[in-house]
Amino acid sequence: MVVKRRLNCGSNGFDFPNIPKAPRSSRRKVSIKRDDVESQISAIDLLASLAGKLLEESESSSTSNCAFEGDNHGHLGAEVKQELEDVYDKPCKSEFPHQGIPASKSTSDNTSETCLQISSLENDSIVEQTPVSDCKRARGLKPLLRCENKKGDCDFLVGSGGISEETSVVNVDAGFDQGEAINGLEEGGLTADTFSLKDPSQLHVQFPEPVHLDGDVKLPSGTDGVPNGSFAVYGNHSKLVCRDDDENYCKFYKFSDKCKSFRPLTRVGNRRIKKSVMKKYGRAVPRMKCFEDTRTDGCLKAFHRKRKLCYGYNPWKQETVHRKRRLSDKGLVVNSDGGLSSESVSNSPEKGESESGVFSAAVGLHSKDSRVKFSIKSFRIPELFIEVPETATVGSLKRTVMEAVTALLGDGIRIGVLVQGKKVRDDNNTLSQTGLSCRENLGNLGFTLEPDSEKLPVPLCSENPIISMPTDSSNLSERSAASPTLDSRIPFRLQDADHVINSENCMENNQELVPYQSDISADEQVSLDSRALVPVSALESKALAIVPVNEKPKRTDLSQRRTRRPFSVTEVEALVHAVEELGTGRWRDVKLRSFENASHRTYVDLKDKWKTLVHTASISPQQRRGEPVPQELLDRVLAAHRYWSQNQLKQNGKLQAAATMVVKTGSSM
DNA sequence: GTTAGGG
DNA sequence: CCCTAAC
Repeated sequence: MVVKRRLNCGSNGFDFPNIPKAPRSSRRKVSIKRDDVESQISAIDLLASLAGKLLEESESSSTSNCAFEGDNHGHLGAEVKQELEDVYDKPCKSEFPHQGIPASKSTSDNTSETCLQISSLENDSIVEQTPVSDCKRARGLKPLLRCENKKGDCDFLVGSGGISEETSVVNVDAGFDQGEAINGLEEGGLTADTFSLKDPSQLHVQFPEPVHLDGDVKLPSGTDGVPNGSFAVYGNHSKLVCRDDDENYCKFYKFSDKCKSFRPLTRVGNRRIKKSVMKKYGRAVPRMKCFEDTRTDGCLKAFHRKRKLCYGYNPWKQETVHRKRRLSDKGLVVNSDGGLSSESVSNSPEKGESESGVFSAAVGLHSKDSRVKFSIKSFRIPELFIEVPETATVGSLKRTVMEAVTALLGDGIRIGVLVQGKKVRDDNNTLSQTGLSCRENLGNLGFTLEPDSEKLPVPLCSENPIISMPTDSSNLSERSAASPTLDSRIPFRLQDADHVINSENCMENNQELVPYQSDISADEQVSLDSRALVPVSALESKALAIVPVNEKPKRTDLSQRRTRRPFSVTEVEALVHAVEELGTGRWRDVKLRSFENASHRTYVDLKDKWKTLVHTASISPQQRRGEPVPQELLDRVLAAHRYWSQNQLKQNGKLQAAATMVVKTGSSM
């Protein structure tokens, strides 16, 4: 399944991370680990079973506005319909926090297409953590799945990772087999009697999975996520506390939070994985239009506007500028606009628990022996989007969701650390150096979940499924305009992506947390969207031909910057050596001589790096950032710089002299 | 296409 | 790392 390809690295005295010649933007890696798959499949099973029902339902209902308001199964009646309408009429209502995206009554949607949308992925956990960098390996994130029936615009939410008031209200009506749903719940570690089955518009199922971010990642085995789970509902929010065998405990929270509840879906990193096969009949659904329609609340629009502002942004410089920050009394909430994000707040986890608020990651403070302990309440990853044809089998749906989730989470998540709202770039700094001592206010600490852009799936030309990770549906029109003929089945196969992307495995420092990956992701996702998203117009057509994916969109709003790839010491060494010999004005030669196999290093990159090296060498060591460059190398940089500068001056002087000579001789003649 | 330099 | 002017 996972085809790995390693390119021979380096041939000029040191190893280069060898990158395939594929477009940089598409170099991403997907790694699906078998174990992960196994451990998550049970959760997916439930989803799939639900989806299967959903599919059946949507197929059997052809006329009703809402597939679930009909009486096909004798479940739903006017009452349910009214409830749905209430939801429509009152978006952002507190009783539908989080995933409570009210489905709008999109009149254009009159097809039988069914799609599943993983609206967010959450990981609720308590983290006792030591070095910040150890937080990188977050795993066990759980999908919160949103099933959307195209015909009726009914949303079914299959949530996990957090028991909430809405998740405690489980709808298994509307054609769902209640028993099956309950079975699924039990698989997820919950029993039926912990739920009241009311709300027809949403279905949440929990798959509690203890997650430990302390560097020793645990995944629950199989479906036994919560051996001794207990479930309690408190008025405004619910809590699930469970203990595992190791007496580690985890708590699952979710909080009622009106408009804020949209953030998981609409926030950056709003990644959707879309699977689509040409529908059997009926005109295609204006996919994205549908989504846009379903979110007419101001929150979303504001978000979209905000997102747009970031497109032209240069993360390489002042990454934090365009970031949305919100200070609360509990601390700083940072929404990384670049990607999957989480928020952090509160220096008192216990306090945070009792209050509703927008925070997923809370930071605790323990001052014993200068250790710092963090409690990460949850990470939330915005939606994935999956679209399947009615003819798809449940099994294929399972696989698709599994692939999508695994691809996203398998190795595709990085943790960013924010202090005072600023990304901490240097992984080598200690916490206290970073301002995170036990005496400091840890409320200023935050984490972000960021897609590992280098491992993100690459849209490729293939058959199915289609998986896309759009981040901003407001960009739709632009995308459509940019590539109106883009086929709706611009496809993506995880397997393909695997083998293309995994070639980055020989990247040195691959483990390094690339700062502000989210920045990149913001841009990259945009571009990804441009290729993977389905323009409305394209969907309308019945064209089946696969067209090249890499239609160069306008560089304007679809541009993406390359992933930042800090030069390793080895590379610096090679660069210095080459410049010493060739001088500072022959970057192409430098490239050819020492970086020919490093396809990701252009001669402009080398020139830029030299520029920064010279700068670095001329500042005090305290001011330097990033991976420290040996002073010896910096000395050589300065020496070479000086030498070649003088050389250039001499050259100029000679030229000047020669010129004047010419002038003189010319005038004297 | 390269180089240099500002952003 | 991007962009662009200049060559």
